[in-house]
Amino acid sequence: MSAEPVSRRARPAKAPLSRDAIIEAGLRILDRDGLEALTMRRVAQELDTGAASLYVYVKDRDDLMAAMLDEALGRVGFTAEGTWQERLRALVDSATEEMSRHEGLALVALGSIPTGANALLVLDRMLALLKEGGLDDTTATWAVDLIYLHITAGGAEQSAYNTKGMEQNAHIAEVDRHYAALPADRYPMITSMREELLSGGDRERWGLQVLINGILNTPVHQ
Amino acid sequence: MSAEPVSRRARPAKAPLSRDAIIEAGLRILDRDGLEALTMRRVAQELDTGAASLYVYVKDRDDLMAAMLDEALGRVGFTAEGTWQERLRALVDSATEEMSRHEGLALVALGSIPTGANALLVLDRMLALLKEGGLDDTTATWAVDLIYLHITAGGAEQSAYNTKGMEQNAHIAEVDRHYAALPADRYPMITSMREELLSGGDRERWGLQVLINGILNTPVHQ
DNA sequence: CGATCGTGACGAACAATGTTCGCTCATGGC
DNA sequence: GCCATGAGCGAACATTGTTCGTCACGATCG
Repeated sequence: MSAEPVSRRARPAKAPLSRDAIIEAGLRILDRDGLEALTMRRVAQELDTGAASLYVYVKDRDDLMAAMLDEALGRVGFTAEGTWQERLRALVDSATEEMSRHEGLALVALGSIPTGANALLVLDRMLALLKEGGLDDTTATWAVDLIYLHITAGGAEQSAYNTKGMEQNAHIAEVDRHYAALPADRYPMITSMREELLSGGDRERWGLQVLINGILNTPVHQ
Repeated sequence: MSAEPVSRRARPAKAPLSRDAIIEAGLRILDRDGLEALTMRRVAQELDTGAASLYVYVKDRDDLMAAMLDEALGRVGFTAEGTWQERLRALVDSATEEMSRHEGLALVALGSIPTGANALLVLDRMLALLKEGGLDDTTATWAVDLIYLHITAGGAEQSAYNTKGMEQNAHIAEVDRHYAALPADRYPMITSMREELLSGGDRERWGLQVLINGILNTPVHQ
């Protein structure tokens, strides 16, 4: 439809297709129009080509999303200042931020052992920081597992909030009404603590500190 | 195709459609054939009806999956024995188990504030246990947030491992080869700790203990 | 006992998706 | 100047979620 067959020759020398170009285009669409707009046809359109052409450089949609995730993780920043705990917090915050910035990418990371070059770089850096903190090898690896899981989960949660239909205030108000209508005999704690439940506060920062303190205080008895 | 128009009257009095029947059928399919088999047509087929009929009782596929999740959470068991920490561990283990038993359901929970009747029951029980442990209201609510996030993430991870194509041993061996081939100068920690990284051990149990110890040792400075 | 009527059920259709199959044609080496 | 190579691409296919108009069943009313 609306073909208007412009000869490829006539086009202003467009950048040739490449895996990187596809990944970049995918991220652009994901950021601009959200996860449900990330279709193969839409990515191809962004590159002024057809969907079939993408499959030369990308195995399938999952492969593309995994590559996009690793590309995003390549933008995680490393700091050289502060104690190891401060640097770890900065690293985790940056990774969480990067994952939540692009809707849906965090879900790709959940439940697949990381193998991407940039994901592994993040893991390596985290391991180094934990070793600097004096942890033994076993504890350090288990801790990295746990923290990485926390990053992906936090990213997924954040990402969902960022893009959930209506602006989040309206949604929270709705949940609040729902909680308020609960029978107090069946949900005694929730009804009595409702106000605290939906209140603000820097839970993200507290949660990471919980992990760090817990890791330092929980021996691995294998 | 293969219509064989059996009059509905001739059929042995089939159970009438209902929201619960649809949810049960969905869980049966999810358990038997996995997430990608959970299509509206397939659920309808399980109930010997057409896909369109489901929409009387279910808003859309997301609504169905949310209902399935809550139904699954209804099977979480509560123990009355042991210290509050032991009971909390049992509760979390049961919830994680229930989420990971049904592929993909944990992802539904990620990034949506829980509102299902059974999900709230789990939260209420967790709050009670944490209060029993002596936590103040703010810490308890933040802790429940964190633990619930941990449950969903752990469930999603477990669920992915349970159903990831090939049997997981082959997959782990493949990842191991991948790690072994990494350049040691770029990934010094990973290459030197490769053995620990993919080794076993009860990381799940340790992770939860980390959360508990961390929660008990991390003050909320609001 | 028979006509009526509402409502749950359903077949068919629609728009959109991921993916594959061959054909086309520009390009680079002889 | 020609030809083979391979990237690019249109069209097609199988499926998906969802909606629409129709239909038959069973209860209700006369």
